[in-house]
Amino acid sequence: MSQTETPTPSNFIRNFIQEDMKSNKWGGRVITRFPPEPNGYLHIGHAKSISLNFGMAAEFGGKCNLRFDDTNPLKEEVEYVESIKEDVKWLGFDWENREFYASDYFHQLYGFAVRLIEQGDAYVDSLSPEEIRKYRGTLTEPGKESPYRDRPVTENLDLFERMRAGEFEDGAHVLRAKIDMASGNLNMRDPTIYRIRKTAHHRTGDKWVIYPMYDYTHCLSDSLEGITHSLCTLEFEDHRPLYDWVLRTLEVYHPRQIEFARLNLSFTVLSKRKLIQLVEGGYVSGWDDPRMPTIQGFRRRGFTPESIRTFCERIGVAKRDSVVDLALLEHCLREDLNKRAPRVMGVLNPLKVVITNYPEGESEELEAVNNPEDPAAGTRQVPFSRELYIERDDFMEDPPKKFFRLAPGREVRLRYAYFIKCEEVIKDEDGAVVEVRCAYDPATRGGDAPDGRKVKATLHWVSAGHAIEAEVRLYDRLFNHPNPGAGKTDFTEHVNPKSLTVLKGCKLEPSLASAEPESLHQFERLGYFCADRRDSRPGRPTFNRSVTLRDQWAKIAQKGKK
RNA sequence: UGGGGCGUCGUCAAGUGGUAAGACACAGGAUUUUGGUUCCUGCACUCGGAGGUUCGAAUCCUCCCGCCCCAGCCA
Repeated sequence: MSQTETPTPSNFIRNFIQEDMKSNKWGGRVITRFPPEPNGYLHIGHAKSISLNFGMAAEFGGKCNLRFDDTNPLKEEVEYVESIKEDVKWLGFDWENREFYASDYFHQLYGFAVRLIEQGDAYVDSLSPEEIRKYRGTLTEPGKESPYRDRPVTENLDLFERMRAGEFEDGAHVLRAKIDMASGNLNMRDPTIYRIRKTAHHRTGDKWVIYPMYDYTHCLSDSLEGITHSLCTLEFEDHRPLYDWVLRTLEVYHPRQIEFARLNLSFTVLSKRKLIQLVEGGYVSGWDDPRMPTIQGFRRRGFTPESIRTFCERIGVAKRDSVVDLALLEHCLREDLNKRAPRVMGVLNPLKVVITNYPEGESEELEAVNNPEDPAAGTRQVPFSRELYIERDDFMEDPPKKFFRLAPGREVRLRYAYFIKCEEVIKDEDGAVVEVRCAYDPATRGGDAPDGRKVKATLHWVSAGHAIEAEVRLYDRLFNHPNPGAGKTDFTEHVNPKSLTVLKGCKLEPSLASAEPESLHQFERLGYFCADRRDSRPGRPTFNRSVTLRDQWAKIAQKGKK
């Protein structure tokens, strides 16, 4: 679209694929896959992987499969597969008809296992889990071979068949690859590839009581699907020798596994375990709480798919552990919303203003621009009358030097309306300002003075008699530490107690009465707000603040405090 | 004397022997009926450190230092 797009940096994975294309390693094909386990909700870290996998495929004219890695019936549920599909779709990616499940390959996987046994490359072990752990050795000492390691092929075949038939209880036997108990790589010390689990699977039901392990399943699933580049995170680097061993030993089609660093974001956590803790510990209202770094959370907060995709492109892909600044994500949202979000006026903390020289009982309509960045968005009419609300923060009785909003004796502009000058301040018995009385200049209708005089500030406002009331939720970062849980602290101690502020009597311009759930607006001078997809109702909207506008004044005021 | 990986600006990140891209952040300035947007300007004589090879090194070699991952019948 725009010619001034930020060029996306290249990365080592793209370079690898380009080399492979040049050498025609895969016959010009690029097939990737996004392989979530359906045991939880997707978060922004998954978005990086999704964007990488679908992005690389698209860039090279290839395809990306959606494959559920569902080999552990104890943890997986259909609820999760549904939410994952919804999220990937919402992010804007299309797997067309290539929706696969590792469980669809159970039969073939079983066949391959039989082959490994026949070749003498796998054996049924009858050691207990604890014994297997002891035999495995330690990081610095080699393991010991199981006494069952040299069972004859026929016995292995018989036992494995009986495992499948359900003759044994959970844990009685496992199938292990026969590799090298002395390997420095623990994954190669005769890894378990099948275990007995008499548990119903969300897709295969009671058909199977033995389930293949990840290392064995993943490489073969990739192979079966004709994947060219199997992109995964760094912690699987140690597993690559096993990935390669299985495919090489079985002499089947052999994709290339490439590992990249997972995403870390400042001021939040992205591990499934910690996310669960936030939900179950009641720190947030659920997986889709707008403060959560889940796709569902970002969506409810008002982040757009486009902004998340742009973010994923800009952070790049590399192998080094890193923590991306949350500010970049916020920047991507502002950049996107600045172009598309219609502007409206809403007063969050109302202060009443009475225009003393404006006739009582009368009102008029003023024309307001919907989006200065997009002329096609047109204009709308906003009602104006004698009693208005302005933001409390926009008035100071005794303003500091750099404050150029409303103050006693000072003149400012009400956006799209008139210049007003503060003439009187009304206080309650405690000395709190409850009302400001101003005079308006009828000649400045629309916001310009015919005599050319200038004002230093333009304020947003809402006509008191026409305003609709709304609940507005102000969200701030969930943690008050850039690296929650740093050092010895428990990460929950870094939860920001002020991450949510609920404002009840907010006054919004009437056009917002019909705001659609999930619609995005810029409340001028405040930020971008999203009508909550769960709680917002016509005539009674509820808005979530997605992100504030950049705010020079806030910085100046902050400096003044220090 | 286990194995695997990684160290380039405050934060990400290009760079693959020819003399340090870009983005965010930050700091100035211009424009502005959003202290928004936009637009200029500044921001690594230096690439974890020390040696070496070379006319020339972030890129090659050697040694050292630091950080991350691995001992699930989880993925």
